[in-house]
Amino acid sequence: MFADELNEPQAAAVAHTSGPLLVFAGAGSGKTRVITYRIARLIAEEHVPPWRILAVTFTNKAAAEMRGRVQRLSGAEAARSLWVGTFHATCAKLLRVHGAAVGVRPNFVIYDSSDQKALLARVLKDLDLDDRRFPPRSVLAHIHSHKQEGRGPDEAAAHSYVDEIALRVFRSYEERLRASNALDFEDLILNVARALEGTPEGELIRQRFDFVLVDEFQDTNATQYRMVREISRNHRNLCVVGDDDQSVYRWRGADIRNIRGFRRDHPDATVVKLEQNYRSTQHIVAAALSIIARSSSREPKELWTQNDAGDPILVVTARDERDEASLVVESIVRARGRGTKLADIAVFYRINAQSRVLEDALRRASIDYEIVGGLRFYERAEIKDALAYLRVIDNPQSDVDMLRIINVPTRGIGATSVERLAAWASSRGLPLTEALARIGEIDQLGATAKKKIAAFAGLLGGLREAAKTLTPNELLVRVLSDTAYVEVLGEEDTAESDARIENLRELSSSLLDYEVEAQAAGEPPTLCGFLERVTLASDTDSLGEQGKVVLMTVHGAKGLEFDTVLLTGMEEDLFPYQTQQNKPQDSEQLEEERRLAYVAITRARRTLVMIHTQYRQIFGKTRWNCPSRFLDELPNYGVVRSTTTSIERSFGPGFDRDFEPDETSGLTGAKQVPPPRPVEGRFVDRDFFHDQPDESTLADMRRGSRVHHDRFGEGRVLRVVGAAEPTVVVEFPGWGEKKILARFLKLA
DNA sequence: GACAGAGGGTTTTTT
DNA sequence: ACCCTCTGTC
Repeated sequence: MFADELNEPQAAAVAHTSGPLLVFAGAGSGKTRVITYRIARLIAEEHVPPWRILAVTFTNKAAAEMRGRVQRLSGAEAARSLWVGTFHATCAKLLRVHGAAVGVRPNFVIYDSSDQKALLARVLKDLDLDDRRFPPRSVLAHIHSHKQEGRGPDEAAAHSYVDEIALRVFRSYEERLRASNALDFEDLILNVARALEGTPEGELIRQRFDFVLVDEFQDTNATQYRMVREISRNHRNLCVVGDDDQSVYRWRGADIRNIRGFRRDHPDATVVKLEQNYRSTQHIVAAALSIIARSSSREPKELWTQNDAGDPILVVTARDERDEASLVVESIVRARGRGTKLADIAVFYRINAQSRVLEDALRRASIDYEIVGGLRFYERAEIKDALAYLRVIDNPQSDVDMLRIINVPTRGIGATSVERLAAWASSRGLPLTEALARIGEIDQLGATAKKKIAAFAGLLGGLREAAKTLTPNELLVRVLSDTAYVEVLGEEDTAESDARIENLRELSSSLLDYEVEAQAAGEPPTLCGFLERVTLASDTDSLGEQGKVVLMTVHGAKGLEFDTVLLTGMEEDLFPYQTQQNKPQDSEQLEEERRLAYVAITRARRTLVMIHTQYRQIFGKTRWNCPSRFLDELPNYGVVRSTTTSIERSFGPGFDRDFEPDETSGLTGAKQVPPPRPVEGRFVDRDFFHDQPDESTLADMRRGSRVHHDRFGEGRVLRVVGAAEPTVVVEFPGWGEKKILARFLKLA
């Protein structure tokens, strides 16, 4: 089956039937094709019922794509009954049915990151901890890393006083989750893993599936791996697909050692390597390889391609971030001139803070663009408020939601009253809803406060009563009118309040969509069902459909491909990223940055432009930059280096003939400044530095350069530091380390 | 209870 | 540069 559409290793992975299978899928090697064909073959040839196949992904988008492809191969019925979903959605579904075994009640709510943070803030306040000494952000990160490794507060060890406190916070956080009948994202997976390992119910979960597939296996964390290993324990029909070279989520718990773990747990596993790249030109594949080859401890494999050599990769030096943005604009105009669709062009950057200047330039040039990432729909305040009402109606015990809405819109229940109410409940171990019901018993509250709180309780009671007969969307409408939420917004009458009302309308229409879909699937639409979908949903589905250039971080680009990729900010300390402090770069971190660069390069099908600036404003300060080490590591062949002022030279004559040069563009400079002189190897155009001393610049000095200083004599550059002016740290024999402005140094 | 101003921190992101 | 949080004032 499919023999003529697959190469040899692809066919082997598709044909493999029972037992463990490990597929290394290089960038652009047809990974999704292998997974979906494999599913289709299991259904068609092995007669496996589709609902006995579980395919797990990391994003909803990947899940949707997989289901869509299966539909084309195996038909709508098979696609519908197949278990395809993210780890979280799959586990949530299983827990609604099997959760009792591990003490999870079926109507639990899922707390997203802002709910988690709000919950943690309560805990910190309760324990009276200074949030400067215990920043919620990092405490939460700490808790998550325990849970990602599968540890609860009792399994986590404390090595210091601070650890001790952190554990107390952890324990209290867990207690409050439980008391709120809420699960955080990690809980979804952890609880399924626990059910599978230690309960009779686990056997029932296992018996649901005959085949299990995991996509992006290099991104799994310890708990996720535990879960898939346990769920396939009986038959071991576990197929994992991934690429260790594309592991870029270590910082959020992904553990590349799971690949080794898989081999240890399944020594008899079949291993398949997909190494033929169908996506990119030879030059692009070669560039990617020369970056990743320097990575240590990777699975040996060699990406190759039969595609054309293609055009050379361009590496361009821009003066600053605005010059860079102009170059991006010029490149887009040029690509479009060659017939590339806007949606097939992407601009990548390492951090979101880089996007603003690029956006400005695109807007000025009237190029339609779409930015991926940023504030999501379901994270907007008004949406969260509305959802909090729905969740409190569905699950009265959810204190985070209760606290969010108790005075929204303002109804005269001030912070002090809320505090007293919460203290009363917390001292008795009761949820807030209980405190509302027994408001008369709370002596700490004044008569006015009691009256207002009682009125709020009455409001909720009325809504809860209404919920019994209304559909989810009707309930939302009722909530918004009974609380006068929209009314209050309407009175504001600003552009912002209008937008908020518009967002609420959109929420309503997405509820309607849900109702229609649920009915089509033969299930009654429930509030709980909708809330789960919302919490586990992302809204990046419409990507690239709108004929616009896409701007995104390199992380956001993973899994995507474009004809033309413009990779900006290729500078030391930005890419590879290094935090502000002059901490020496940790090598694990550098490895991850390297893989990230590999991911970025392999997104491009035909055209790749990599840009670095000589200086840029970042976080409010001007920083002088060295070109990224990744630029140094590119092959000589197939790479053309140039500057924005000499761009005509590298693109060939007539490059800028067909568009209007921008005033701020470096390209204008090409006509005014004398022809630049190309420099062998590392490219520095001194003409950029009219207003800089014509001494050595940062670009000449890098780690290891030998330099001379009038007073200290000869020394060796240890590192380059971001500062208002080119600055380096030099070790002078006899003097030690000195931080010196580069203009006081000469290259020795 | 609303708002202004100070202060601190600053990667990457899904669910 | 910007955003979020905290604090103090009216």
